[in-house]
Amino acid sequence: MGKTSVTSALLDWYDVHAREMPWRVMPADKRAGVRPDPYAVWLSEVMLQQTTVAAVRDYHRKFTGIWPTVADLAAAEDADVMAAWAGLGYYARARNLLKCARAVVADHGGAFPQTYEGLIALPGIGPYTAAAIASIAFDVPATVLDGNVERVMARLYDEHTPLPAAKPVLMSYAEQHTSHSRPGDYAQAVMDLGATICTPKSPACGICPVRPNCDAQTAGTQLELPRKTPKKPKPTRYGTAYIARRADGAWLLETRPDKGLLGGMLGWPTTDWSDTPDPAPPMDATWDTLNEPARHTFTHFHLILSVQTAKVPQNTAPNRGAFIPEADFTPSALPTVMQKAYNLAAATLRQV
DNA sequence: TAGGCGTGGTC
DNA sequence: TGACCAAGCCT
Repeated sequence: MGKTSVTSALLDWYDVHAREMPWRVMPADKRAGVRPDPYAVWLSEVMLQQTTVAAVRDYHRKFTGIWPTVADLAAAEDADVMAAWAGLGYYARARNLLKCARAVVADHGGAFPQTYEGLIALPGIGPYTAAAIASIAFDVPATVLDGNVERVMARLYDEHTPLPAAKPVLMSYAEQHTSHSRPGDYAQAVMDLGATICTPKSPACGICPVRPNCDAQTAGTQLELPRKTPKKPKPTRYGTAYIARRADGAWLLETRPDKGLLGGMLGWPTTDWSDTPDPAPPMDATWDTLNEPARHTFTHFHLILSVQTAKVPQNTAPNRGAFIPEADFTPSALPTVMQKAYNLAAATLRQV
């Protein structure tokens, strides 16, 4: 099976079926000379790490609206960027996004490096993202290997070695198909194929442009591929969130440490989230425990979060966090688990 | 290097 | 409805 046939079949398919995305330059426009905005491409690729296109669209629109250039973003306040990212998850991406923007301005004159090596040296840009930006923004023939491409290659070659051990061989397959004439379109084509045709559960082999090249389709093994090493079960952890409201309506919030879970994000003071929580309220007050805890699942554990509320007098001095005036508090600036706790507590704290 | 790190959609 | 999954990176 010639590699040229897979590459050209994917490019021909992409010419017709490319999905519209705010940061994407469609193939016809590229032929007319339109170039992608490297800033918009970088922003999209960071947001798309482990995140669906549907979830990213609105955030990408919001970010490019508030911060139209990398220089604008580099000059932003940390807290404003974290608040804008709230709800998208994997908050280390937002911290690295700012570090990266500031490095591009400080070290590269405000222009993104145009090579894989230059890009991967930047914060938050790893092997996949460097290849994606190099190919999509600059038409460098770098090979993207994400979850989509892994699945497509595992099926094209009927590769049964489980991930992540199979990564190197899947990369070698992917490299053989990388286009040198249209690198950016090819990278997006193979990922679009994985997202829309060569899907994990119910691949649409009947309309797949590379079906004639697919060894798994011939063997009937496509639903088993790619194989993955089994994941560990998630433990359940417990904790308590303290939601206090002052007489003037202000809310007691704290910015979490940069490292660790929800790092750098605004939230309610909480206990640590362990098997045996050690309650330590952020101040003396009459705390009421809500009947229903907030439930939330993170990547590696389930959390059952007891919620305690208190109304406190104006002169109360907290030993953690700070009171945020009612006018400055927007629940959307909180990570989702904190929004859940807020929604449970809102009814009892609505009246000051 | 294997584990930490979010969230919402899907079945 | 709970488990799995989605355009990974960092340490």
